[in-house]
Amino acid sequence: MAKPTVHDIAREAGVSLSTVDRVLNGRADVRPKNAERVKAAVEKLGYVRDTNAANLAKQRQYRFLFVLPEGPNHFVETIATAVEEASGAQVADRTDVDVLLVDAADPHAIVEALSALDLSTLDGVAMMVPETPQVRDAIAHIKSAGIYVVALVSDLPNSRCDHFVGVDNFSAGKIAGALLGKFLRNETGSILVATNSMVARDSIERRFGLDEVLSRDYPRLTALPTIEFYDDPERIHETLDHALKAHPELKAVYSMGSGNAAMLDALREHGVAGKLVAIAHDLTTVTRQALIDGELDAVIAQNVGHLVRSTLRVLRAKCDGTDIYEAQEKIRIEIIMRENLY
Amino acid sequence: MAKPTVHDIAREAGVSLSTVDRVLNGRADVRPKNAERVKAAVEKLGYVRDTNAANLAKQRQYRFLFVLPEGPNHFVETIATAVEEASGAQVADRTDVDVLLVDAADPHAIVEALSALDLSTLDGVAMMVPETPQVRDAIAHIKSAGIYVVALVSDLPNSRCDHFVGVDNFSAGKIAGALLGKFLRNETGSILVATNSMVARDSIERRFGLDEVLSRDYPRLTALPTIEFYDDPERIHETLDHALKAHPELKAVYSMGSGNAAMLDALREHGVAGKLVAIAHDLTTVTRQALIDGELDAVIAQNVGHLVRSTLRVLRAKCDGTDIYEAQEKIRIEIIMRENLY
DNA sequence: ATTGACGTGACATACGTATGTCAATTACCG
DNA sequence: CGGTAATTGACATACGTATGTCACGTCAAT
Repeated sequence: MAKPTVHDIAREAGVSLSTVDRVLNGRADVRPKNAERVKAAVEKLGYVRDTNAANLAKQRQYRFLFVLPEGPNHFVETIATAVEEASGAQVADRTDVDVLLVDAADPHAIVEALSALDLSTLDGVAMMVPETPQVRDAIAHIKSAGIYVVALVSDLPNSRCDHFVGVDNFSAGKIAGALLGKFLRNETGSILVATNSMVARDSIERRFGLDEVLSRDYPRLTALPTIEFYDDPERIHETLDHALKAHPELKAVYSMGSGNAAMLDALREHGVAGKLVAIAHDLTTVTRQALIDGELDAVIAQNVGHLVRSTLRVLRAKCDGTDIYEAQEKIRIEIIMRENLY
Repeated sequence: MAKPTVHDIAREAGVSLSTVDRVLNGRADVRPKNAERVKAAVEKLGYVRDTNAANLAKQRQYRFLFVLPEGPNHFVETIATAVEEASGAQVADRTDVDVLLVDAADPHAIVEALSALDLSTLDGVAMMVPETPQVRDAIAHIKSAGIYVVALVSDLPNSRCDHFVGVDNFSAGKIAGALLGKFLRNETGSILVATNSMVARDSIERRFGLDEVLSRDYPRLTALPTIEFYDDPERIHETLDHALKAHPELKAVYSMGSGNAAMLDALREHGVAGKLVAIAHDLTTVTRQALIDGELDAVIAQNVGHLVRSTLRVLRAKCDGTDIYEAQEKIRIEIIMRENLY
């Protein structure tokens, strides 16, 4: 009992190959009765389309686009690099991958860039942008052109994307809390929490996760109110200065989002790098070096290579109408220390 | 400039399709001069064989076998389950996957099981067995039949396998040391180290990694000599009893290999579960529950789903003679805590 | 000069699917 | 019932590769 082909289906259903094809590919002009018979035969024989053969016949090329925020962001750079790498690999077989950088801070600019796209040349888009009403509408427009859209890194819960590829940031924040709790075993004190901006959903969710774990499991630790420093290294510097004076019991620093470099600079200037427990997000050249130098105790990360390959697989599955292999596509929250740097 | 096909190669080289085929598939009866011209054309046009089309034409079925140790081992069970899962997924396209359980403690039994295999029905084997001279010979025999062999989980460095799929256990041990060092910040004391048996390379390598990190970075922590308890829960029980009495400064327990359940039982019986810092290897039903219950602080793991899929991709790449995408196939050492359980 | 071995090319068929053409059949309407 | 439109089937071609057959040429050895 070899794998059934369309021929077997045709025979089983008592119709011609053409009719099977019409049903399978959703073409018009098939009587409901015959459509049913074909579907029944598919069911009965357990037919699954051989995607490779189909793609060969169709000379299929998948065309995907990554929309990433532009600007000096180490994390985004690692993603762009990973896209580059992946496009030469097996996962990118028969697919063209492009990257579009947009000014993520300006919803208008995003929409403009998106509407400049030639939708007829696209099959799928992966978006890493903050969700605004304008962006939501732009996504709806793209989707109405039959293009699949996945949210990358930050979910876009109100945009009816086809999938979200990224980690659960609430859990990521919980992990930060757990690490701090265990690194500061039996200790009492407070934790400085910083991020570039709480506008990004990521930071908000991480903060929630942090607070939940600390208050439930480690009440002896107090997380100070989140500092936002809006791309201004000076601000983080002042804040740290202030925090060190006002909170002599300060034991740790948690950098929740972008701006790790500024945070580390400030720690160094105050001579507390390596003394305070320090945890940051995202593995970049900066955090990697800080781990090696012992200035960071741990980095909470997501494997960007996996992120990108997963995105490609998910988009392709959407295009093919096949199932997504959840176990494979789940992006894990990784804890990186000096000893498991990769 | 679309992707070149064999036809383009034939035209470029000024030979017939047949000759191109003979060269590409290593068949005989081609004059060296023409072989060279074909190779030059391949080079010049950047031809890469369309594996999917080739597999379609060949009606290729890859036949792979996982050789795993039998017996009540939670970790092996998770692997077997992962194999089961993966064989229905995209990675297992066109491939038949089987699992063979062998008595890993008995080199003779392994060899016997391996020699009972019908090698003509196999394309690749993934082996998770301890390396002995007998096993090494058996592997050589399998390889001489043109079958690809990869080492799984434990490397087989003297067996000239085609690849090793698994983590670097030396690094895994280092991670354990780093976690212990950070969990026991500013504390002095000793650490109980246990494993089922140091015969397995894994445990030896992990112990080395542990010692290196502790002696270099955390000299205030002392790892006690490794306890081996050879499938005897009683032994670990006694040892713990003895250790608690002889070492009042005992701060932590590190379970290096299989036998986590026995270790946890002993901790519970002595009322120190959740009190001593505890780290174990491998995410199984047992360690998962212990994490949830707070009896284990962290588990050092490798993602078995990834392990199995990676094995399948590697074996396939070997069969196809294509490159291995190292970045994807590198198995990462994961640190699992209650908050990032998956 | 004949034989044979080797090297080569032309051609055909196949894999499983997609897609087109065109004639034949069927269903439905008035 | 005829007429028309909707359905259907037979057939062909294609995708890129593998593989087989067979005839033809070349060259060295006999």
